[in-house]
Amino acid sequence: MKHPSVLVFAFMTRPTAALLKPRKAPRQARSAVTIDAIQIATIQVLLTDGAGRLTTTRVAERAGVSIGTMYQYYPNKEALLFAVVERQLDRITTVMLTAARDLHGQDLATIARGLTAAWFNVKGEDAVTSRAMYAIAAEFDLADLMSRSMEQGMHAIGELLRSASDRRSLDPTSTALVLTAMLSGSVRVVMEIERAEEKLACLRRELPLACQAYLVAVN
Amino acid sequence: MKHPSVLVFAFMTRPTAALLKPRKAPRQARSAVTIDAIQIATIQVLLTDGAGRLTTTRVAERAGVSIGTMYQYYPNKEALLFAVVERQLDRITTVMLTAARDLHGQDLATIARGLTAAWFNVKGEDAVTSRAMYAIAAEFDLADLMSRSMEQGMHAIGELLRSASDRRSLDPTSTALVLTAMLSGSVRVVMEIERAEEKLACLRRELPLACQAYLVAVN
DNA sequence: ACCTGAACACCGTTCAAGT
DNA sequence: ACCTGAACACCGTTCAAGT
Repeated sequence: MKHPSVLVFAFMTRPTAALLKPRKAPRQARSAVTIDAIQIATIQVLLTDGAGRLTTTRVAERAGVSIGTMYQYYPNKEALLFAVVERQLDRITTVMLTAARDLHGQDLATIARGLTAAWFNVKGEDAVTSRAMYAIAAEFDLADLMSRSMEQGMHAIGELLRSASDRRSLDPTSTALVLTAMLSGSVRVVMEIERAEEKLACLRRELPLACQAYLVAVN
Repeated sequence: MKHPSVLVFAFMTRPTAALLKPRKAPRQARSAVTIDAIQIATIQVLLTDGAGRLTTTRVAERAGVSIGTMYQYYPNKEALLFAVVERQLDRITTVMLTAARDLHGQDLATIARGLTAAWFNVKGEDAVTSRAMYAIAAEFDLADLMSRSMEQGMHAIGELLRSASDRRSLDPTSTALVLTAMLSGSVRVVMEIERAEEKLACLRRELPLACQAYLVAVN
């Protein structure tokens, strides 16, 4: 079902983390249905009412379960949102890892263009959800989660850079950090300001060049 | 007769500036003191207890005023945080505008180095506060505020780029957007992940080169 | 095993009453 | 003019009682 061991692993780093673990695993079919309904309801409330109005009561109501039932599966509100953000981050990470695999062995210019395109695709696909995720991640302490996801991406990009056909003296590790920060950071801040659409379009056009110029300069 | 739900609704929709403005201007010396105490207390609670534990009660207590007094000056919690974030952003904007003035007429490489240095200085100066600001800005809808601040910075950087001694075909507006997003975004995401210190150091070393390479490539 | 919802502690906000 | 704090509505969370 949808509540995997990934979660357990995720929490080993922090002391407070144990509190975020789902309280119980479903043992009967109906409880699995309940969990799914809660997850779906959370996303629905998030998108229709906004992060500010996302309350446990509202989610339970939308999911058609009592508030008590919800607390049987998620020990608190944070755990619920954690699960939602985690799923979103997993999706993003998968896309980026696939892009990295596809770009393996290409030259630096191609890699710069490919990574930028992949990032804009995965972020632009559902910009509303992305914004909501940022809000949740900041309101609760989900920095670890994003941290891990980013670290994973950075590592893959590091390996990718190491494989570049025209690589010379470029340091894969530090370059991967800068590239990751540039991509994710710039898109994030632009998504949060006004008239994001047109500015994102500008960024989408310019960022490949910026990444490419940096890679060539540092090579 | 009270209508709290109406108020809550208003505060959840896009914040009209009026709702966030301080409720009254101080007319006597003691109320100016009160306002200052509240501001200071907010930052203290933010830094010692964290954004999640920042409650109006706690701030009032720390400021040594009653909760009622606080609501006489700030119509709600959001307005209070708005004021704090606004002050912080003003500080940052001032520093960046000064840097832009000092770099006027220099070449692109010098501009890239100068802007990066200024940004790291102003953000690194109080990294803890910076992180807290990010959290507040996301939890409440302070996007407008950050939007305006960023727009101001972008405009100044645009003018700066236009003044560059070695400028050729570079488009000041779009380049300023990308530069601003790259700088603010990359520092922001790195500040939020783990082992930020060493990664910030890496970014501080590499980012001037990245900006410079981009400016030269687009010129 | 799974679900329920009244009950509790706490938070944002108000307002009648004070100086 | 400025301040106070009990009171209110609402939210996160629990737990005794149900199926």
